[in-house]
Amino acid sequence: MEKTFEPRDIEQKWYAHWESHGDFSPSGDGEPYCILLPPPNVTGTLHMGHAFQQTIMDALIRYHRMRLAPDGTRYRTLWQGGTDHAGIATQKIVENQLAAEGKSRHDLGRAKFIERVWEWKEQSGSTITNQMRRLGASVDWSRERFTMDEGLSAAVRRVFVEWYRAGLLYRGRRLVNWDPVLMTAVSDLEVNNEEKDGSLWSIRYPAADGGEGVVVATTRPETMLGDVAVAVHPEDARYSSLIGKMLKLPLTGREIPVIADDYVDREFGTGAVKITPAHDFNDWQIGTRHKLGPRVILTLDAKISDEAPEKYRGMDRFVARKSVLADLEALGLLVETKKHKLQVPVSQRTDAVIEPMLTDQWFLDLTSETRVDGKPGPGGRKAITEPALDVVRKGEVKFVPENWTTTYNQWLENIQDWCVSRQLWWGHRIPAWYDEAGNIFVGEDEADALAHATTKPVGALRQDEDVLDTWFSSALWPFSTLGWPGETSERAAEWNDFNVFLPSSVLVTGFDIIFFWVARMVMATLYFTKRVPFREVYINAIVRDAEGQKMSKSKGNTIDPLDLIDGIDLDSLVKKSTASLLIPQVREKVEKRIRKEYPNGIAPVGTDALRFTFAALATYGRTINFDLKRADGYRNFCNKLWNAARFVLMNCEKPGSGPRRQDAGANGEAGPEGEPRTRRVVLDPASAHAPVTDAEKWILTRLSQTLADVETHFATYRFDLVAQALYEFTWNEFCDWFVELSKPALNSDDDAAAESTRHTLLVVLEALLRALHP
RNA sequence: GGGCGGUUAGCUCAGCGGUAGAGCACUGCUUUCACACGGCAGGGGUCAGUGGUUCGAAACCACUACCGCCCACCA
Repeated sequence: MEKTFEPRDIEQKWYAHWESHGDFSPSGDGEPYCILLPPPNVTGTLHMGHAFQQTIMDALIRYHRMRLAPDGTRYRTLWQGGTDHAGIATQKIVENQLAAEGKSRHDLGRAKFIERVWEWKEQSGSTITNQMRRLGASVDWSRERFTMDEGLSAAVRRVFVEWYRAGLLYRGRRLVNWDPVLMTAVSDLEVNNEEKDGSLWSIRYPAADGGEGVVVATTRPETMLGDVAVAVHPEDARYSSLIGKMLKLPLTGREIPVIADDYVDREFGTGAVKITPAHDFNDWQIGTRHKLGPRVILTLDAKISDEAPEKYRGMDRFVARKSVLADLEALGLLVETKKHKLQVPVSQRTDAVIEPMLTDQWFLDLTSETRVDGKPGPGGRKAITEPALDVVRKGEVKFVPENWTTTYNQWLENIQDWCVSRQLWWGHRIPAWYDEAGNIFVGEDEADALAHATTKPVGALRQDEDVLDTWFSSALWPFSTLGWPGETSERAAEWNDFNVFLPSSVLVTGFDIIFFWVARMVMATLYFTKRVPFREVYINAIVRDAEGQKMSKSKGNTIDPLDLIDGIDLDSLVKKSTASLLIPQVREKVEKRIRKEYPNGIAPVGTDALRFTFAALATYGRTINFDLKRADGYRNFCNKLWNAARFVLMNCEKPGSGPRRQDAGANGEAGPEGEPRTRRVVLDPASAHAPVTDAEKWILTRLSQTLADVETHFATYRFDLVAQALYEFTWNEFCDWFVELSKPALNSDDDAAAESTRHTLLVVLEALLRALHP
């Protein structure tokens, strides 16, 4: 054995060996233990968050794979993996590639464009799975799935159709969050509210009869072109005489009424609010209450539409704002301009300001008591939302740490209907068809849709152009990956997985997707399988950099976990970190920081040390600040363990010196033919042999205590305590004391003591290796 | 406006009722037969503040001060 631990070759050799020998497929015959991998985006690369999360999952999986259940059987252990098609993100990457060629997706057409995305997916999809292999993730790759593969797409269609037929999916013309750059609807969750410095403008709307009228306050003056009323509080003495009177809407020549609605806050602004139902969520509701139809004055790309006065048509919304303000000023109607902080809705994907837009979309009903189509039957609240709350209330799904239950509950209790349609091309196309009269036909295919039709189609059918939200297929992941729907013969083998592995044991994921994913999986899985998707949800912390800053490419503070494993020199690191930074000043700053922070680049620590570091950092906290120095410490620990093994083998590898152990290094063999090397022996140090010396008795007692602690800490997901217990035992007790105490014993004339000590050294080492590197 | 966290050694964090712990950093000594990615010895904290409960509080309760995150329609 080498004097120092050189992980690289050893790790790669053994991973390949395990994978090729099917060691990652379920082989036990006892209770099932299953974890679903949160599917990474196909186009992505592994970041520290993935590496951290996957380390936890892999630790749990390997622990159960080798561990005996209380009844003496071995767990049937499955880590179900795969990747996500990531609709918007992937489409954007390919569109950017096209843009570099001076083309848009429309130049290619839908079919050609999708073909092109598939090509890109094939090319980039394996990147992340290979990175996972390098991290040692023991995913059962023979069961790898993709959210757009045939089986999962069939599941998506089935779910859509069943929900539709149950009256839970409906199509409607509603105000939705619209991304004018991507030209698609996005869900509430995909919108961030950012506080920005803006202005509050006060504008006079003169009375139609020539009176003073009222002054309204607004942060979006351009939308006045679509105003249909001005609202005041019903008990506001200042305006009570005006209620019901008409005002002259400046710049348009239209007349609009003053209405009373107690939504209005008398204290804010002037106490009078302009009402623009087509472009504001609140105004939409007020409009509905007062039966005032919307006036759409923006086009889908956020320019002023033909509904507005000719002068402004075709102007971008922000240009129009300036123009409107200038015109009001000229008319003497702009009363006041005040600085004002406001929440601006911004698209997570494009940073574009979101525009509430009136469009036809598909929604999943999550709020109604009864069916939205008026037929008898439960609505979404009863059929979908409440069961999801119920299983958590009853403890059938448990959050760890449990305070996340509150977050989950509060969101579900205040949930809105889910807009599931997206105006994109990459994704699951909506299985709905329209005839020339606008009738809707839904089915798994066109024939099925017609077979279930209640009206005769008028003219030709045309399939819906839109695709489903990426999270729609993600919501089905717990059962779609395991073979659901299982009636089809080609999925028979997977159907067996469904019966065995659903519900899975634990979901390991970040709190940032409790709403996007966790809650939706619970809802969908309960609805379609009557089972919970998983019994526990371990919410892992979010990985930040050493200063607690969020890691992001635009800050240049991301670390590639593989660079920690294999090391990277300074110049390459600088190049990599600044590659996507376009602003020269930012580039310079990032480069300077990196050269200061990593003057010698990053030294390789190996996969085991990185993973041990993650385990040691995995407390119940919600963020972890990743400090490279921590990894160095655990790299040293790996070396310590390596040398302990070296000491034991040097002293014990003599004929007749107790159980033989294979060299686990790069040159080692896998074990004798027919005798799998996997560690299936139950270790009971106390009964392994009769210890002779007091030192042996002591270390064996300490070993069994440590292993018991490890078991407890695994059961409560305290990976930091698992790591700490093993670290302290290995270093402070085994190495510092027992190995030292064994030296005189090994060299003494007392053969029985020497022999027994050798045995104990092997027993402890074997137990440690199994615990630390299952 | 609601909800959830955090404040412990220079740094990153455990501890959550019994007289302060880990890793890294620091100081001194040490290169002999597992390991200098090592060994031995050591320095360093009024556990954010105030009040309370208790024989005893970093830990439990209340309030305060900072810091952070999530949700929410104040134009």
